[in-house]
Amino acid sequence: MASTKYIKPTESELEILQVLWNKGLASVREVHEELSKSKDVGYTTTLKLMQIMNEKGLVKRDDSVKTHIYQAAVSREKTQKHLLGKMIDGLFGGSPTQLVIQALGNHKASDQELEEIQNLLNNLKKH
Amino acid sequence: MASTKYIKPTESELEILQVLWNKGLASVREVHEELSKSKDVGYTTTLKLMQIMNEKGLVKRDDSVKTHIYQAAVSREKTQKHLLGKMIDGLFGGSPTQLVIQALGNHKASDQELEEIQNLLNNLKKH
DNA sequence: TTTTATTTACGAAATCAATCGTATATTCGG
DNA sequence: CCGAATATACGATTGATTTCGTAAATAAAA
Repeated sequence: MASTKYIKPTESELEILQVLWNKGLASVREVHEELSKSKDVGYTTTLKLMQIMNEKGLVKRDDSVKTHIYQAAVSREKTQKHLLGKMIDGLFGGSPTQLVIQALGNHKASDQELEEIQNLLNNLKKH
Repeated sequence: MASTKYIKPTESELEILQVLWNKGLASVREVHEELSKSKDVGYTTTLKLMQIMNEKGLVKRDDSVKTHIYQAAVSREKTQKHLLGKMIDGLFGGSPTQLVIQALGNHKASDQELEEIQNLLNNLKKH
């Protein structure tokens, strides 16, 4: 078992992963322009972060071309699962139900989405 | 509007808030003993953290008595709501439904809890 | 081919988080 | 009252995160 230890992305790293998950492939500049929309940060800062993420194994890059092309090396789902679990344990006393109730109570969802969740619940109950 | 700026608790601070939310009122020692169950940390470390939290306004304390008595100054619900919102925006593309699906899919819930969520859903659909 | 612009590499400063040692104060049992 | 135990204050260190300046490499434009 080559135990691939989970690396928890920092908050800034998460922002970069977001962009990469959405774009699939992207250069530092593309990521940086995306980040610039919501945040005031220098280009070399983004570059440095992405280099560090590369060392950590959070992203992969193709440096056979002039402008390096990056992509996420960790999946959105795995990352969601991990951080969600952490939040459930740390903030909701280990109860995913409490978290779900909070999420549904405080954040609007469409009827269609509610249907979707109900279907999921029905499947879970049948198991 | 007295704009009470939201202060994001650090991970360690969150652990302390957990204890205070459960106990209501507690001395540094009580909090520390609780933390010690799951973590190896020195007494003065806990003390220092709680002092910092006091400065930040995350906790209040009664120092009219010999052993200071602390309590949370931020509510569990508000904190949950805030951090959950952050996670929904940052990790789930703004979709609470996606988060709920992940939470229910990856973390076990009892049939009774599933019922509870279904009731909530029914209420939401009626709005 | 020069010049200009873009990109990467690297180092180091500036924060922030977490830890603990030591000193000082306070209480309490004897 | 005196000493042991307990509590608080405070400073300093360590480590991680974020930031950016500057230099070197590379490509594009003139």
